[in-house]
Amino acid sequence: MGSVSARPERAIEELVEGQEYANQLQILFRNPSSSQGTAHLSSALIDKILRSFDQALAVLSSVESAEVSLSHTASNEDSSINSSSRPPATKGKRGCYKRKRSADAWTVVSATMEDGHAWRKYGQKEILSSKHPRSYFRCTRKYDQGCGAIKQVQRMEDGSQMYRTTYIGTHTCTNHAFNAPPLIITNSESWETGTVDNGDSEILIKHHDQRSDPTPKSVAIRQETKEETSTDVTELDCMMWKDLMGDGFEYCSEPGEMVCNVYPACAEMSCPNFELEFGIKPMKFENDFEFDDSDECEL
DNA sequence: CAGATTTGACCAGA
DNA sequence: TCTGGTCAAATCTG
Ligand SMILES: [Zn+2]
Repeated sequence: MGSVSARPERAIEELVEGQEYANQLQILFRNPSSSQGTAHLSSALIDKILRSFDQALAVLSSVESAEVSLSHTASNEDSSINSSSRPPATKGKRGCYKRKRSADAWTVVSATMEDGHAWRKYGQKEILSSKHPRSYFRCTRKYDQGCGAIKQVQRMEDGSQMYRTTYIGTHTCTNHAFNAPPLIITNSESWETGTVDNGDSEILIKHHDQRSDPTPKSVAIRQETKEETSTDVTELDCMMWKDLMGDGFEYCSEPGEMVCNVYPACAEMSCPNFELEFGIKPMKFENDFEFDDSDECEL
């Protein structure tokens, strides 16, 4: 009891990740459009693929034999181990650390941290470059539905209490689990409600770049039943959590590069490809969209 | 009591 | 080695 049971799903995650890298490598090889750095990227991808296999095998072998524990690697381990409280005797086994893969990452600068998804904080670090700590969140449905979306939030350093949120990965979870939730489409003007019978239909919203140009809505909504690629395309539903903040929305398409565009009212997230896929969920707001600052949110 | 934070330790990559 | 990302035990909260 209490011992960290080896998780075979971890191995599956690793294998899926390796498959993803292999797909990227395949794309890389089949598209000669990549101008430079292809060889280096390929090498990196191969390295990652091999690492994924290695991790998966390690996890699986750990499953097979409860604990082989080769930990002692020729280093004197007896240096007053009981320095601090060590509750469980077998505390060593700390699972493989899986680092984030920086695919599908985009950054949003907003006045609030809420984006309609349920996140679970799993870490916080002080960043040297900045004076505010950075918080790490993970989708609540990571273990329920295997959603691998994470985000990291950090307060912006320039005065205003804006939060820079970097989303990494897309949600594969469905908010209303099973049972075909009715999709409600909303217009930018007023929230129209259109119900789609098919539960497997997804709404794909494309918007051309709308910089400070006050183009009302140049969004083309098209729905298509997902019946195509079922291999690597993760069905995602970024959610349309209608922002109550009308004061503008800034976003940047790449983490690290800030091209702040101010959105009028209707856009909240943006994938780097100008293609957004929204699975809109029914969400309505009461009169007072006033978030209670239950915590000590000073200033 | 179950789920969410907190927080220090652990670990991977540059 | 330093820095940042993740884990997980302890703690908190409803
Ligand atoms: Zn999710």
